[in-house]
Amino acid sequence: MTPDELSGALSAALASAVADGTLALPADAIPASVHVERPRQREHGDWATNVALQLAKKAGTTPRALAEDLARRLEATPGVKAVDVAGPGFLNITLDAAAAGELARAVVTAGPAYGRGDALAGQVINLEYISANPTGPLHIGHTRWAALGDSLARILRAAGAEVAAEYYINDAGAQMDRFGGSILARARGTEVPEGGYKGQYVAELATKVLAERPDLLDLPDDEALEVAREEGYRLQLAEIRQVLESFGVHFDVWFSERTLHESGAVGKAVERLREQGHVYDQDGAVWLRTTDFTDDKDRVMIRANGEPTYFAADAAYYLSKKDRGFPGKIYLLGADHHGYINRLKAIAAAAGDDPETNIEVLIGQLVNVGGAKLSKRAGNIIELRDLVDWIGADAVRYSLARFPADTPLELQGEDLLKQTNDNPVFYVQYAHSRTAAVDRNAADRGVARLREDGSDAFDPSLLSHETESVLLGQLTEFPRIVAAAAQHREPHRVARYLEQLAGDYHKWYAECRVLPYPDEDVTDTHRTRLWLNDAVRQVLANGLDLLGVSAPERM
RNA sequence: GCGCCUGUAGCUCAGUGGAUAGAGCGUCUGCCUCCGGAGCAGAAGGUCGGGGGUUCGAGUCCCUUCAGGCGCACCA
Repeated sequence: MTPDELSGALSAALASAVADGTLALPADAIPASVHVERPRQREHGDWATNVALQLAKKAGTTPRALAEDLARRLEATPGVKAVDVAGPGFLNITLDAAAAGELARAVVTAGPAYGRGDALAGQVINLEYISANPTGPLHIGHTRWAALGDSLARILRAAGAEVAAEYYINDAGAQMDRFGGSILARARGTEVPEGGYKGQYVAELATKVLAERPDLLDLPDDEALEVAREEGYRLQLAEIRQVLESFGVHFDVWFSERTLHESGAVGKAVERLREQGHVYDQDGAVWLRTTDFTDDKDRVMIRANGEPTYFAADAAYYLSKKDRGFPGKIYLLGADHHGYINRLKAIAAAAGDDPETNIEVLIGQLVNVGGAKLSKRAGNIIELRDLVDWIGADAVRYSLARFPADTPLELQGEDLLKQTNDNPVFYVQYAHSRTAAVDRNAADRGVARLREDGSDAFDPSLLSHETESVLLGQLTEFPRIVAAAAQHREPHRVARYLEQLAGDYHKWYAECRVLPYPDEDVTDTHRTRLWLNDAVRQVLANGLDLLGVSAPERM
């Protein structure tokens, strides 16, 4: 019995109470679906609901009286073993072991699809994250968004949304010329100009550019600058893509800011917003009246010198997303960018969209990693690729994905290297590899999900141990966890769930043997427990996949 | 000054308005003749920053206050 089915049974119980006059409640006061949850305390049964507490007042009765009436009606439901009224009027529901145990087979049958749902079906979402300048390597500041953004994309898709993960390449503007100038200076063996990029990686880029363009030093200044800039850009962007690839992060679209300028999209964006009546000219510049919406001051789009601002490109980019058919636009930004929220929302509003539904900005606090070596090649920062080389992609991704984005983080690098409970990723991965070890041993011992003659050995009533009841309840939760993680845009819910599930699995493993002792025969209990083992294995694998973390068979 | 985020166990952090506030680490005590001890069982550890309020019920929602982080460009 799933929570949805139980919820339906509760609604039916409410409806029948109203129908026979026991419950004086208008039809529209009956919730379409009654919320059921896993109680904290195991003694409180498999499921609990507070519906009687919520409805008693409206019905002019006491919570306990209503709860007791509902309990009597619910007890008749097949699969329900017991219903108790507790405390002020909670309903505590216990399921038959057989009804609960059926889930083990259902999970194995569903396979990788278990946990996927349609909570976000029909939603088309553009998810933008990282979007770092291509003027240097990715560093720790980008790493949190890489881990979180990629996991979020996977989770949103699992919940039924159509998602395009997008990287906005800030390849226009003055910083690109400073980048090119820095490379050129290094190539010529001179000092990097004031305000340029000074990291060792610039010298490395210069060497590579020179290898490809030995004529660089013979070119006139403006031509040399362009070659240095363009070749450096190409090499640096390739490195960023390669590092993200090694981190398991995939983008569907790499969007170049330049194309907005070159195609005239920026100018058109200004004109479109002008037609909407939100653009005005003052002091020789062109302004967007963002104060009409939620911003605290108006923003310049075209400077007095005729150059468009970064903000104008942002507006054009927003319109591009809109025109490309994305009603939903999610931006993952660092806390140091939270000042942009209002102006981004103002762009949406000025474009005639609803800033509440068409745009969503997730702000994340910064991360610090204690004990990490600063990068010599990139200067006084921690590079993503060094972090991955040092700690490993799985551990880095997992430890970033298991915290909400708005939690300021101080990770200890040494802890992430430990293959112990200091490091939850190993706890979860260990549980998965343990399920795989059980499978291997089961094969050796002649234990299979079917009997030797191929007949069905699955008997869910045999999954009656306390730890099995807990484990099954936890497996039941997975689809709801995925849906909640998608709706709240919180991948950490999946990680926390996996840690709980891994713990429940280890407890079960310590109490219930899947394999017979050497002197025992194989029974249906062993075969049925193998179903449960494999169901846990599947859910651990599905959940780790949502986080972009591997599910090893051996460790 | 204005705005956003965060204050929960010694440490790092969970906690869709529900029951006795949780996990890991650290400290202490047990468990390997049999499926992986990278595990399990147990103990100790809390004015949920402070103060008001909303209600059957507040760590959670509202107000206020204190502390920390970040941001307030014709930069990108």
